[in-house]
Amino acid sequence: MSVKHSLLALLYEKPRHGYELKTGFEEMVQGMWPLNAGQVYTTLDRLERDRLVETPGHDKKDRKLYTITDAGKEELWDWLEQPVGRSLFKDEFYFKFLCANHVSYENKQVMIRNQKETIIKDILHLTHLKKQMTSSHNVTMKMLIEGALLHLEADVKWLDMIAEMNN
Amino acid sequence: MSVKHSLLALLYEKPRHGYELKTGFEEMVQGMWPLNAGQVYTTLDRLERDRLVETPGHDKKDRKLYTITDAGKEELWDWLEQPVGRSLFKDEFYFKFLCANHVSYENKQVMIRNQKETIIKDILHLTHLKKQMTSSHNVTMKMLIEGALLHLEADVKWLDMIAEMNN
DNA sequence: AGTAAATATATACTCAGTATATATTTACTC
DNA sequence: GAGTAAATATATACTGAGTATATATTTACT
Repeated sequence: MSVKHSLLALLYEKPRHGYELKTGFEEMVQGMWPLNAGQVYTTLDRLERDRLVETPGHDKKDRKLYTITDAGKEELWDWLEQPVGRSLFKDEFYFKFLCANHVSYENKQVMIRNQKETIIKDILHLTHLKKQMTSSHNVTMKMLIEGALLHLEADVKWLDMIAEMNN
Repeated sequence: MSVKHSLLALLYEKPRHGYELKTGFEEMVQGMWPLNAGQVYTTLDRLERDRLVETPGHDKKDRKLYTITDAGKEELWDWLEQPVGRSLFKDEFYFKFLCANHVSYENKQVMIRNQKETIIKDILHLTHLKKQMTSSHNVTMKMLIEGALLHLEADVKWLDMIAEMNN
């Protein structure tokens, strides 16, 4: 997605070293998105080249500390305030469905059925997660789950619609 | 998204040359996703290297013709049948929202408002498009628009929800 | 005849992300 | 205390997707 900007967000809180950014990232996404350690360092290299972060020195344990620059803060604000576009083709299933038309109509029902199955699984999984969460848990994460469930329900509704039209 | 697989889908219909793939792609997405011409040729190079397409020869106008191989067809089927995962973080706004927590709570209301504005614009645009479409138009595209509208409505519902919670 | 737009292809380059190598420290167990 | 598995920590070569740009030809228009 934008690992680059999430690293800026983490550095906005406080200076950190590479590995701390990896663990901070994974904590933020509650372990649901394991981050390749290499990506942290390659991304930091590019951020440093573009003067969005700096490395003023090392900590007591000799780990290289990164800090966000003013330009980095500005980049972060801009990204946060920029609304996310919702092109029709950002949704990979829609795109697959379009492509399927150019191949044959045979497998469309299979596609739709497979997709619906995974959506149902996702709904069950998120519903379970939601129930497990107590008031002490991350409030934002709860909101995201709520939003994802709304999307998944819209998916089911639509898949039922098009399954009928393809009969 | 997956330009690679869409090229395979277009070649499944019939052999085509590079530029014809570009125009075929843009026709498929009704001009809503302009494809960089260079990407067609770099993608074709990789497809040829991986033996998913072949170049048996040229047409009368000396344009290099590409055809899909059996391995290419299999790759295409696999892709089409593989359901699309819906990770929480595939949605960039959710991800931004998470990052915003690590920065400050000040700008969240602005984020939500900006996002809602663009969603509303998208809804108006797609509703307009839908009305314009006659029975002669691409049926699949109409379905996609219907699905996108369901998603956008879920977005609005959720944004209203979280805007209230952040008060 | 002149020229703007469309057709057609190629390639060097950037950026995001992966795989892999490696060294050190901590925690555990026999 | 020796041995070792897991966690901590960083670096780098590489791949794949996509962009920018160069260039040549043909078609359409004035």
